[in-house]
Amino acid sequence: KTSESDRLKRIRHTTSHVMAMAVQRLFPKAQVTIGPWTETGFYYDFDVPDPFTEADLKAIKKEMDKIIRKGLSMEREEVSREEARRRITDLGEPYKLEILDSIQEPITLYHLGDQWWDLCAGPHVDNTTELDPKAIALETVAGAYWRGDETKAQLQRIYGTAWETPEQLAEYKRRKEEALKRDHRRLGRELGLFLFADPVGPGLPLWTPKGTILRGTLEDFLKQEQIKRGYLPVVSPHIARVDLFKTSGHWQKYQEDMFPMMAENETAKLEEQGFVLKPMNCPFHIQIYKNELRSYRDLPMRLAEFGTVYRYEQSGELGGLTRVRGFTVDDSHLFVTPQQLDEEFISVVDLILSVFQSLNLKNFRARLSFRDPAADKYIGSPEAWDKAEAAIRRAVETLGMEYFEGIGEAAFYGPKLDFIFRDALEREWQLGTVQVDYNLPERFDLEYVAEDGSRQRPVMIHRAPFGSLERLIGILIEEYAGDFPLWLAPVQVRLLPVTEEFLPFADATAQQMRAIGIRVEVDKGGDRLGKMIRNAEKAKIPIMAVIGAKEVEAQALSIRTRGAGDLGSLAVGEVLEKLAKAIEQRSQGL
RNA sequence: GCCCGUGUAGCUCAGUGGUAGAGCACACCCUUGGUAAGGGUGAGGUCACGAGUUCAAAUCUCGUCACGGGCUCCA
Repeated sequence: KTSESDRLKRIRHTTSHVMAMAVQRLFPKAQVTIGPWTETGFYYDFDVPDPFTEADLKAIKKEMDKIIRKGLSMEREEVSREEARRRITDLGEPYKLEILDSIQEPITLYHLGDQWWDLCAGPHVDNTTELDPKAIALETVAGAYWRGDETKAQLQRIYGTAWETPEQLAEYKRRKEEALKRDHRRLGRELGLFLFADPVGPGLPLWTPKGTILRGTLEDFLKQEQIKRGYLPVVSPHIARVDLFKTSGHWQKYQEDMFPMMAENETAKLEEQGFVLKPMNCPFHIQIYKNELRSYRDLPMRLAEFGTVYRYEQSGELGGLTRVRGFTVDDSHLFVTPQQLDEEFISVVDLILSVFQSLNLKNFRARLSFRDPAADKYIGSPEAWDKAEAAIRRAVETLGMEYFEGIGEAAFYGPKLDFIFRDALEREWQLGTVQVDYNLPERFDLEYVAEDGSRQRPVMIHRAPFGSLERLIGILIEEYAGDFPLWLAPVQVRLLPVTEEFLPFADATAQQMRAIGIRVEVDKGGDRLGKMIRNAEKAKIPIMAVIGAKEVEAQALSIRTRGAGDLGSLAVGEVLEKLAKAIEQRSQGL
């Protein structure tokens, strides 16, 4: 840690106290709770009778500026637990009392001059003169639950940003605007990849031809990798009897994430003959496994499907492609013997990491998503869970991976190894996942015949390198800022005839390219060359080929790439060869 | 689901109680132009939807829906 980042933390932490003091001056009924620093600033949660509005924020900032200009000192005081309790009780701050009960000695208070204090571990700057009001901004107000618990009181959270200098604040705002330009929702519209339509419904994306080509290219890429690794393709329907999901446990543990049940017909009894949209693919693949008596010689059996699932996400949770209600999982279920588990798990992780590498995705973290022993949201015995969690831990240790643990992040049927990525706005999203499951084999009574003729229970590995195509594409768009590598670009080449006279040559060239699988368009707009180039640049098309009299004469193309600019004239045959090679090798460009 | 915001032409936005605007995109015409915007003309909107206040509502109030930022939850 540099001292500079330490200084920023102090500034942000002190600013949050100044804000809390300002809020309590303007809103005497406000009760304070917690107010930590963040990566770009700070927030503070208050319990207030009426939610804050944006107008309140302006008034609060004004009050903060006044406090800062007073030059109040920031004094640390260490007190006994009893003394802290007495003072907090005098103030009438029940949340602070709860915090006091949850912290260890030493108990410290920080005083802003002699006018305000808070229970706080620090550290802080020494005096508010070290804060620059022009380097501080209040950003937004949000509801937040006390202790992050939906069943507890909803507090009002104010987010702010604080820096050493106004220039740093300006730079932060500039970076934020830049990030907005990478936003996949904006680029998805600008590049014409996907859309949402009111009559279709929230969280249900529609894929345009360009977006569908992108999806298909990603699917084909992974299918090829899976064929190499012995995966077997399957297809399952989008709905099934609710009974299937009762056996799996979804109906008991996952029902609130499922769309309501539908009846088969008007006279059908819902509970007996109801159908549901699938929220996951596992029970279907399990039925395929169960279709025959399996031998140990059949295992590992790796059933794979790009399976579209539907989950009833709460309305406020939806957003762009990163959180939708209908999405396609690059799903596979591996049925393995207990002896094969470790090796198969490691080989799945290897596949996932190689997929990320091919997509040039580097900024991710691995999370061991284990159960929360106190929660009642899981199926299966503690022994089965312990075995599954141990298997995951063994695998990451064997691979020497860096990871962190997420307690309570497990699926309801088993623990996971998840791969977490960040979007343009630094929000974290889970993409790839591998899960070890002893529970569904038990619930569905899965078997295989072992070498000695006995019936044994297989272990299941659930896995999805992409996680979902929707979320992956959202992250990819932001990662690349819409500028896809050649092999992924929905349109790889656009031919630009200088005048309409050269359209026939352009069309003929386009046909040659299509014949070898290159995705090509001809600009028939009749614009001037400068305008056509501008349009192609805005559409983020990797390769442009100018066609005029010189090119037709020489049977050549003048190539311009987004990365390298004008490459000069190349024979058509040579261009075809280079393009095919660059696409095959998944290189960035020509 | 909860808190705060935002919904005006396909897109980006201006307008503010009194006859709906611009740029880009689109269509047509002129221009035949060589590496990031040639010129002209035109079409396009029950101002998200529904109530209410008012002589009069895109504008004010309430509700609904959608979107955005958070919280909770999650691939």
